[in-house]
Amino acid sequence: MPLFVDVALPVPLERAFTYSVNGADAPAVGARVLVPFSGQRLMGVVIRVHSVQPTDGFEIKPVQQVLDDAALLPDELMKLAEWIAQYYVAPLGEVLRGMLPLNAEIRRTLLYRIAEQGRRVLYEGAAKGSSRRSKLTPEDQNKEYAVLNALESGGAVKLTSLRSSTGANKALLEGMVKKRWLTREVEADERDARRLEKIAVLVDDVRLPKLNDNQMKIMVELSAVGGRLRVQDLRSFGVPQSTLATLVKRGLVRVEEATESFHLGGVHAPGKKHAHEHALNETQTEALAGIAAAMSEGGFKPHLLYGITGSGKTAVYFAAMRRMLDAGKASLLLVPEIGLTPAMAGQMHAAFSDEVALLHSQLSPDERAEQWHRIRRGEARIVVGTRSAVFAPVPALGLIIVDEEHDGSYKQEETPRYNGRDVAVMRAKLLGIPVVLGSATPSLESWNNAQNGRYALLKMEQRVMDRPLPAVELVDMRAEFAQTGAENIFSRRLIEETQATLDRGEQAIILLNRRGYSYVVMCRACGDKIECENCAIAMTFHKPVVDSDLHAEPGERLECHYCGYRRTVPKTCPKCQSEHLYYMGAGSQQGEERLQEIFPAARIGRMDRDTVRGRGDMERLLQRLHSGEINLLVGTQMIAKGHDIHGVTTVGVVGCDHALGMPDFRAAERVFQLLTQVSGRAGRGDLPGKVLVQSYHPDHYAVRMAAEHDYLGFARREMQFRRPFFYPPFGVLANVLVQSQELNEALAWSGQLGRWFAGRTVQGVRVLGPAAAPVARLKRIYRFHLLLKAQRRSDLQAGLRAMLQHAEAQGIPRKALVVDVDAISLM
DNA sequence: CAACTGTGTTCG
DNA sequence: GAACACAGTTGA
Repeated sequence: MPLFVDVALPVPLERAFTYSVNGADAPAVGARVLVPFSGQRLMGVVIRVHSVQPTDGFEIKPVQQVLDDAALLPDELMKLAEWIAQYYVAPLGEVLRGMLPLNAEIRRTLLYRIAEQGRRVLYEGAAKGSSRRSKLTPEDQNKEYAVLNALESGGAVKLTSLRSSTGANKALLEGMVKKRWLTREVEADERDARRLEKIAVLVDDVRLPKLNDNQMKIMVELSAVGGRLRVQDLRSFGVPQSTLATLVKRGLVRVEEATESFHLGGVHAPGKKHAHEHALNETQTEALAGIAAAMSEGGFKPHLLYGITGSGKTAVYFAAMRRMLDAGKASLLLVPEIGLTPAMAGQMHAAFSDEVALLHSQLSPDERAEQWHRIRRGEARIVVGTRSAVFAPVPALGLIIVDEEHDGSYKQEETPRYNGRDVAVMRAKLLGIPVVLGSATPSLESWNNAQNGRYALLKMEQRVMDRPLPAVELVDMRAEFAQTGAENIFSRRLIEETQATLDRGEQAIILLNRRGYSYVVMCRACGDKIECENCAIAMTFHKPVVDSDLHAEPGERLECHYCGYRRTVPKTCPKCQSEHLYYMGAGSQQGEERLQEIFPAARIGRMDRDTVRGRGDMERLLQRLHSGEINLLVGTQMIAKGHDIHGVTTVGVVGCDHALGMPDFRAAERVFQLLTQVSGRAGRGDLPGKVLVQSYHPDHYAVRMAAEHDYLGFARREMQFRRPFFYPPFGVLANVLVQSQELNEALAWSGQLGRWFAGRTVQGVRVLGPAAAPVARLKRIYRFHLLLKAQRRSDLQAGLRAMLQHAEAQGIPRKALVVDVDAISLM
């Protein structure tokens, strides 16, 4: 019987494609396969195995290679993928690709072979000199001949070896393929992503012969650690590598290969107990009881855990996961992008040791694949990770927890544009297990679900050890300006309090939510701001950093924070040549400089994307804060996220209310969340905390209620604003971005879509726009958008599908449209 | 006239 | 999304 498989491929197409397989080794649904597709070789996932001969007369190609003998993705995750494709109006193949972090396991090799045409060029062209009208430089032409010479024998040669033997790069070779001088072949190989490490093992019961010093050293070290040591670690003893080989030859040591063991870094703050070591207080116990009841009852049950900052939510998560583990089940903990700090990892490891698997963005593809396989084999039953960890193939999953559920980093900003928090809830529903969403500042969507009973609400309104919430003082910057007549970044009150804090030997942190030195450079003569060449965005002025052991930034420059474009600082206005350029708006870099002037004795550290780049930067900075080496930390919002530093008693907030003016209905919610989160950094130790918020809008409800620690009041007020406009949670929303390199195309297409919506009633869908997107040009691409709102999700999805169909019929290219369901950022 | 560029179609 | 086929353009 002929057998066919339908394969979802990572291409922006709604359909799957049918391939034939040998009946004997047919792959399972959920297995990966390599298939030929339009002259390429692609990895796809089998979504159906059947014997229905496709009716249309197209050629059916065979599957090239089956990569998994069993389903790599269990039925549960296949269902989840289908749901995501449906809900977010995204192609299934792209969803599946995002679920499999296994690119490391497929090694693609490019091979080139000389073609008929190439031979002719080689023999005839060589006589004539170079090809006649080539636009290539003479060097590149020489390289082309070198390549032809290297391939003359007719065999296929790898890209890498051609590169080293002739100096040709990939672009040059691809150009030659286009000219039909060469043909290209792709070889895709499976390889084992598990990294192996060599371990030296002491052979037991051998009489020791005479050994020299080096040999002795190794033997002593080995027996001291119990007879097993990584070969890599032996290197650090300054013994030549050959010594080990000698010992192996003499039969005293043998070298084994093992999959690399799992290492976790961690900051262990001295004298500080880990969350799991504390006894739970009353409110924590109550919250845990609520979750435990759902766990023993079984079945899908979503919870919103509303716990104020410092109320000890992490300890509750740990306790719940511990109970799951005792019941033989696994747990999944999702944390925001920045939340998975080494400190958190250290705590996880201290509490659950080898049961922990970590999945986060800073893992290399190999490490990611390794963790993924550990999880799938059931070796790690406590899985902690950022957004995409929601797809971790955890067997016997019993509980999902989403920490800081309001956090925007759960939303993926590329296709498929899913929200990890919402996927977590859906996964729990498919599995029939409890899910806990935790936050001190729940998103209004989750809060609304708790209010109308769809989520069980658990409240923790008491800080651990009965510590008080910090007192928050609003500093009215309008009054400050009226009284001082100067545009100072820091108010007199903030300077006073910071000085007092430092004098007492305590620590302070100051939030300045913009990086760089000045975020606008304006011309006083013509009023223009210097914009990025590629984006409709003001460029930020960065100063060079002279004395920093942590990082090195390039010299004085203007930088676009959206596309990364850099340019030198002009002496005169690029538009009108005036020399009067005016630097406005202080960023974290300027904040640091000013603070050093004001507090010359302070030991200042800065935490922003410029100082925290790679792995370990954050850890080092936090370590210096923990140890007291730094007593004043200035930084962007990354200082607000979850760090638990006991010495910090004062928090200053500078200029974070300009966000209230953003053209985004979530602006107030964001400001409230940021103020609450950063305030929560103060007073987590034995000393009470104090927060100073500088604001130009001290009367705005988001600012005022954050100062009063009044989440409930804020939620009520914000709901009042959203209800009449049918903004979430009172409606569902999708942002449709229309983009093109040509302004008139973007304009015409968005207009076309707008008129299409206006010309008919799309069942239950309201449309705002089209309008220029808040960032009207990004990376040289013009952007317009339409906002779709609906009462019912099914109406919204139907409306979007109909719109896409119309766009296709109108010849609007698919890649010009970005559909963002439940958009978080409307920029 | 070959080589290059842009556009639309199709992929199994 | 990328390859491919095809039409139209370019430059000696």
